Amino acid sequence: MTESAPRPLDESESRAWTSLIAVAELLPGVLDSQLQRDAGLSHFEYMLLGALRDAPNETLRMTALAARTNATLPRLSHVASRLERRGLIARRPCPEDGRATNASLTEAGGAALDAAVPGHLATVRSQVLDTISPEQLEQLAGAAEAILGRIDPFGRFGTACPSTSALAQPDEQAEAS
Amino acid sequence: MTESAPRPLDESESRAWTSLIAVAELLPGVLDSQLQRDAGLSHFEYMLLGALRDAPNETLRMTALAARTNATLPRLSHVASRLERRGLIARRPCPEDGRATNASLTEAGGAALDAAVPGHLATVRSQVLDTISPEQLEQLAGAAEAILGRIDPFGRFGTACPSTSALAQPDEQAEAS
DNA sequence: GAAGATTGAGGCTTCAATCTTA
DNA sequence: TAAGATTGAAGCCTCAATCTTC
Repeated sequence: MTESAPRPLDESESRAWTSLIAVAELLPGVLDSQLQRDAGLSHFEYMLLGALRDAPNETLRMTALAARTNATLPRLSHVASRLERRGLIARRPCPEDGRATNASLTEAGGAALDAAVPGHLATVRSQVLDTISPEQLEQLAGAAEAILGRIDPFGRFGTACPSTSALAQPDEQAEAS
Repeated sequence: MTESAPRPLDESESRAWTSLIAVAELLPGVLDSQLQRDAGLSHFEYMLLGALRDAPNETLRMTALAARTNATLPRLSHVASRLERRGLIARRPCPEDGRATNASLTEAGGAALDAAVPGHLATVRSQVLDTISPEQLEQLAGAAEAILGRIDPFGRFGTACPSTSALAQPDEQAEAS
């Protein structure tokens, strides 16, 4: 009846699994708290705005945006409604396909993203990247990519990952003051 | 006004961050889906039951249970209400401290956990552990523990992590068939 | 007054159903 | 009929307020 019982985790596996699942459970909360407090954005909203910024003409079809932010279409649609109500994005029917909708970053949306980037970047550094050595950074990337190959076989998530791209060019507004 | 802008991520950092955040976003959904489908439990409920199983007398104060499952007290209280309604746990006032509440695993709760473990273990193996080499496993543990040291300074989460402990001794019901 | 815990309201995500266009 | 997207209901989490006991 029960499928042949998989063998239990050995000590090494147990350590790795425990710490990985802890990070996975804790990290989203850390990011959400900081962004919400300092910029009034959830981490998902932040990634969404970042994905639009990275897109040609700062515009993306809803389906493409959902793939890049790893969201279901209903989830994206709801969040997009809120962001549109706040004036941070705009939605227009796609000229080429009557079924599709294009979402684009507004000026206010771009400004909100610019304002959020430095604080988020500081958090990512202090809470994650700066806690491990350069070697560990490489090792972490390797392991995470391997796991992703399994749980995200189509590699949708990594595609021009918005938060990363946004983080990679936050200098623009830094010299304004 | 803006704090001095942190420097952007270099390529190595960007890779690590992108993949890590992707895993953190995707993994909980993978675990929840499998457990919900095969055992009617969320991953959080699974961890909660596992924490009780590992506790002396399969009983824990709500505060202690919250710490071990990394939950806020309100969250735990809501989930506990549902689990109690389903007969999987029981709550009784603590004899030693009138303010406290003890939660304990019921027989049905233990059975539900037993039934859930093999499938969960198989998922953990196939989706995560088996996708990386033994070396990467060690490296992943090291990096994740370092990050945890920062985002979970009190180490609450790791304390007798339920899912791990449960996974470490699932043989009991395996030989019954 | 502080600690342990519960409750209720509000917000977000999920799921199924729906609508429109290709 | 399928693809793209939206909507509404239901469930879960968060936050603030509350209640009881120390």
